[in-house]
Amino acid sequence: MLKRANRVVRADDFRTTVRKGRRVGTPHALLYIARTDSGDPTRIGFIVAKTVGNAVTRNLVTRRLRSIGHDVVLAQPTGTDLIIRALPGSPGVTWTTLQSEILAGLERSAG
RNA sequence: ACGGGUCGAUGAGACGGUCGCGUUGUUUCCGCAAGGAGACACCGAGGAACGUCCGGGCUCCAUAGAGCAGGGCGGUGGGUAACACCCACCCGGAGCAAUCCGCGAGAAAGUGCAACAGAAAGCAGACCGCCACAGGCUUCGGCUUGGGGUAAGGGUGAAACGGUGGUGUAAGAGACCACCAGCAGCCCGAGUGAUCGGGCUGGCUGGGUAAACCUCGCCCGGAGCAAGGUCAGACAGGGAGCGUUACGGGCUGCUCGCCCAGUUUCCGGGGAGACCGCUAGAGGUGUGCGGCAACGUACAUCGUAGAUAGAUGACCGUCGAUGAGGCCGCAGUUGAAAAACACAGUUGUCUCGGGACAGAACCCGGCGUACGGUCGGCCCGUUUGC
Repeated sequence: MLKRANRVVRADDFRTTVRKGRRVGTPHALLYIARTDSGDPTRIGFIVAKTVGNAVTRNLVTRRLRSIGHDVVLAQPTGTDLIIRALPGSPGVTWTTLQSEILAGLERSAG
């Protein structure tokens, strides 16, 4: 899970990251990555639209993404804003698939 | 035992591990402070949290009273803060019954509407019929034409202007009579009442639809927690006072006066933020009492989510509510037997799958809808035994 300091909570920050950040596609999620000051903590936000499913399904997807986000913060504690947008197929895949896909996507953007 | 009806209870499946989140409290550290970080403890989604369809609390605005418009409700009595909800009863319909169903006011105030069939569907009407009279024809059985009478019989329909039987008649008809159904008025009895039971009289009968307009009775002000309030700071402006004997500038050389600067004070201000509202409330549980019940009441007792890009979890392992299938037996059935196994049950064992509907956002009371299963109470019918 993520602490409040590691989350994107302002609508302005969401807009900036989605508009100006680098976009990386994975099979079940879309990543928006923006570099920030190296002193600032890494922050992560989530976009799970109604096309993904009903409230229960969306909550499950959000929790899984938060859990993945926790790994990301541990690996890269500062200097990044990341927005993850879940795609409609995301509730159907297993936890390990989702995790490896997103981490691979980050790997590609870093390299 | 089988079948049926009804009322409930329960429902993130259990345990362990790794990694985590939110509220509150205690405490440690950092910081001038605001605040931040850590540790520990407690607590942390539902019966529908859902849909947002009704009703209320609460908040702000409006408001003398009454009415119009608009909307809602509609058997009776009760419950409630209130309701479109709940309880009991009444009426009508379905069912052998338990029980269920009715969006239950008014159709002789008016307007409108009604497919198909049928002669005719709303001040009724007359297709096939039936009937006497007048004319014509006649094989003397009847046939036919005319203007009339009639609605018993036929056929259509959800529905054809009371039903059955008789008197009557040319044929018929509430034309008349008896009984029955229904209507209106009056009376008696039961009930708080809807209504029910009974009697007398009358005219003999004047269909449906109000979830069509409409009529009657009763109820309803509007917007919503993004309500509403507090705080600090940034960014326009406006009003009022002071502006002096001494301290700024201008009209003006001086005084008064006026204007500006200054200062005090009040009002104001898009949007973003923090905090309050924010969870103790028509509260839950138990017992007694009142009531057929819904419910009320007294006492005792309990402390029970509060997020805000939105906490209450993610993953792994073991188990298994329960389902499907395989194998070996058992009783059972068939058969003289050996033997066989379509259906149903069951012990053991193995394999596979592995939990429905669904996530609080100010709070309650309802309604409606979704749902894998499990458990229970009561009642009715049929059959068998005592």
